[in-house]
Amino acid sequence: MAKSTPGEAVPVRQRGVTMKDVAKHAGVSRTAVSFVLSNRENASISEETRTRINRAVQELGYRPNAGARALASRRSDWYGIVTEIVTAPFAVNIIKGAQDQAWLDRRFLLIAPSDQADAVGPNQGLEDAATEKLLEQRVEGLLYAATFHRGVHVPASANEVPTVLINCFDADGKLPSIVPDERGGGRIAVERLLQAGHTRIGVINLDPVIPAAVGRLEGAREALAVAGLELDPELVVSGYATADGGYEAACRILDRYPRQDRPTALFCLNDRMAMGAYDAIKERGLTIPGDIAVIGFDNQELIAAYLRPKLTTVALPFEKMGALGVQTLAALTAGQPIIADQQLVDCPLLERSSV
Amino acid sequence: MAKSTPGEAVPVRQRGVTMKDVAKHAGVSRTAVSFVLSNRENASISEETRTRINRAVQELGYRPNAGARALASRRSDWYGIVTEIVTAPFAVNIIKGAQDQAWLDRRFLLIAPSDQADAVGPNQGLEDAATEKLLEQRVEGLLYAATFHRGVHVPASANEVPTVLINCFDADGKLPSIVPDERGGGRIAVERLLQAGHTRIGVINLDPVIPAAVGRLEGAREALAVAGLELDPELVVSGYATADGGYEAACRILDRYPRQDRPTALFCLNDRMAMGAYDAIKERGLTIPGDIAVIGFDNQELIAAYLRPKLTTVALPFEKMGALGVQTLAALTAGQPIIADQQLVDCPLLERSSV
DNA sequence: CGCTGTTGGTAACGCGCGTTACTTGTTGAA
DNA sequence: TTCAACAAGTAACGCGCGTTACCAACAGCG
Repeated sequence: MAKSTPGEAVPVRQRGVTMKDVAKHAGVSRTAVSFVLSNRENASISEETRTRINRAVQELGYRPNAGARALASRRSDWYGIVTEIVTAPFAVNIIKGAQDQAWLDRRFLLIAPSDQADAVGPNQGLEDAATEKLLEQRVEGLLYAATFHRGVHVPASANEVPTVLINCFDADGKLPSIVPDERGGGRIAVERLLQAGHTRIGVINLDPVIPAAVGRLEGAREALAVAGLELDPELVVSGYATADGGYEAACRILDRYPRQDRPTALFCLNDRMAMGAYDAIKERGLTIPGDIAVIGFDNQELIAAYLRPKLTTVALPFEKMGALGVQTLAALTAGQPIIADQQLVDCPLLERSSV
Repeated sequence: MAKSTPGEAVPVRQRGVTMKDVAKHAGVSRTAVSFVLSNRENASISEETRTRINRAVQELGYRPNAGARALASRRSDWYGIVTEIVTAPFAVNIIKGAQDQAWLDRRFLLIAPSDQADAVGPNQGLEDAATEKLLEQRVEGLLYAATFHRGVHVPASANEVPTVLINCFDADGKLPSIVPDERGGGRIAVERLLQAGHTRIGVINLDPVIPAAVGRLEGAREALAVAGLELDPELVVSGYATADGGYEAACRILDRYPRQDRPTALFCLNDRMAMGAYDAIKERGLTIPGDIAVIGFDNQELIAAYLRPKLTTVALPFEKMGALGVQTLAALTAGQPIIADQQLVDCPLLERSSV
C-alpha cells in the first residue's frame, strides 16, 4: 500500500515521518521545526529557514501526531459527548450542530453512546462506562445530550471536567444546560392560530407531566390570555405521542361537538400526533386548513415537510442547541464563569400550509 | 471542583494521577503497575502485590491515559469514519451500527463530518480535510459512509490505512465496500405482492439511473419472471423521490386505466413516495390494502411505522452495514486479506398492514 | 575596547506509558 | 557444595512532541 509510483504528482506520504525526519531533511534542529509548525510568535526563525522547513514538511508529507502533541502540551482539543441519540436518532441534529461548531473551533468531538436507561436511571456502574471512556481519552469537556427534554442525573465523574447538558437539565440543578424554550414555542403557535382568526382551538396534548407538555401548554395559555381568552379544559385531550394517539385524540375532539361548536384549529403538541390528526380530519371529509387548521410541534422533517398539505409547525432548535452547547463548553474550559444554569433557545415557527 | 468531601463513599478522583503515583502508593515500581494493568501473561507478579496494586488504583482513582498509551504502544485502537450522514441523517443507523460494533471491540470511533460535495466530487483540497484530521489522530482504519447508495471517490491519503466503504462503493473499484442488496430487496418485495395474489403491479420508480433504482427494478423483474410474468413498461412511472413525486406518479398510474385494468398493487421504490401514493389512493376513495396494496422501500421508520395503515416495506440494513463495516475493517487491520470487493447485505421485508 | 541587546537558533527535559533487558533471591537437582 | 532454573520484580529506553533554558554571533553604543 502507498507504493511510490514514480512520476506521481501528489507528494508520496511515508508512514511514520516524524519531526525529527523533517529536521534532518531541512538541516535544522527538531526544535526549530516545532517552532515553525506551531507558529510561535516570540520564536526567532529567519524567513529563509522557515520556508526551508515548510518545504521539507511538504516533500516528506509530514503529518503531526495529534496524540503526542496532546501528551506534551497537556491539552487534547477534544470534547466528548455522551448521548442516547445514536440509539434513538430523533434529535440527531444536536450532534450535527455540536460537530459543526467543534469543527469550526478546530476541536474533535468524541461521540460515545449511552443506553437510555443509563442516562436517566440511578443505576450506577454501567452508567458511567461511556463517561469513563471519554475521560480516559482526556477530553477537556463533556456534553450530555438527550433525545427529549427532561431531567437527568449525570455520573459523578463528570465533575472532573467542565460539563454542559443539551436538551436536558441536571435534576440536581448543579450543571449548566441548554434547553428549548417550550413555553415560547407554545405561545408562538397559538399566536399564529389567533392571528388566522381562530378562537376556538383544540389542543392535542402529550403526557401532561413532561417538561415539553407543561411548557407548551403554559405558552398556549399565555397567548390566549393576551387575546382575552381562556383555554377551555374540555378542548385539551391527551394521548400517546404517536400517530395513532393523535388520531384517536382528534376523533374525540371532532366528534364531541355539533358542527358550529367544533374547534376550527388543532394545536398538536408534536408532529406525529398531527400526522394522525390529519387522517381523522380527512376521514370526516374536512379540509386542511379550510375547515380545520393544524399546527404541530417538533418539526420532524420527514413528517412535517411531507404531509399533505405540508404541516406548519414549531421547530425544536436541535442544531442550535448543539452548537450553543459546544460554545458554552468552550467558554467554560477557557475559564469563564457559568452564564446561566439554564439557557433557553428559541423555538421558531415554520410556516407551511396547514394554517 | 472535585473537592474531597470527607466521609464520601465514592473514591475521590484526583486529577492527574499517573502510574507513578500508583506505584509509589503501592510501594512497587511503575513497571509492575504497568504489567498488572495490562494483564501481561508472561510477567511474573505475585498475587499479593497484584492485589496491592489494584487496591492502590482504586484508592487513588487512577485512570489510564489513552493518548500516552497509544503513543507508547503504537496502536491507537481508534477507527475513523468520514460521513455526510451527520449532515443528512437519513442513514444515521449506519453510525449506530458502527458505533456499537466498535464499542464491543473496545475501540473508539472518531466521527468526522464531510460535506456531501466533498465526498462525491473530485474537488481536491477541502475534500481531504476530514480524512487528514483523522489520520493526524493516528486512526488505524478508515470508514466512509454515504447517505445513499452510490459510487464515490475517496481521497488519496485513505490508502495509508485500511479503508472500507459503507453504503457506497469505490468508483475506482479498489476498495472493499458494504452495500445493500438492492436486487434482493426488489425481488422480495414483488414476491410478497405476487404471494398476495397481485399480478398487475405498478411501479413508482426513482431516478432510473441510480444504483438503488437499477437494482430494485431488476429484482422486481426477476420475481415476475419466476412467476412467468413480465414487467409492463407502461406500469413503471418515475418521479421525484418525494411525497409529492409519489403522489403525482400514483395519480398518473391510477387514472390511466379503467377500473378493471387498474393495477391492484403499487411497488414504491421508497417510503416517501409511498406516503404520497397513500394520499392519491385515499383521495380516490380506495382502501389500502383492500383495493390497492402498497409496498415501500427504505423503512424510514418515521414514515413507514406511522402511516395509516402502517406501511409494509423493505428495510435498508443500515445498522447491519455499519457493524459489518467495522468488522471488515477489524479483519483488515488484523492483516487478513480482503474477502470481497463488494459485500451485499440483505434487505429484509418488514410486514406491516399495507399488503 | 568592553558592554548590552537582539537575532537565530540548539540541547535537554518531561508528558504518561509500553517494553526490553537486566538483577536479585530462592529452590531443587547433581 | 555448586550451579541451573525459575520467580518476582526493577532500571532504563523510547514513542513524538512542546517547552524552557541556554548559547553563539553580531550590531550598536559609549
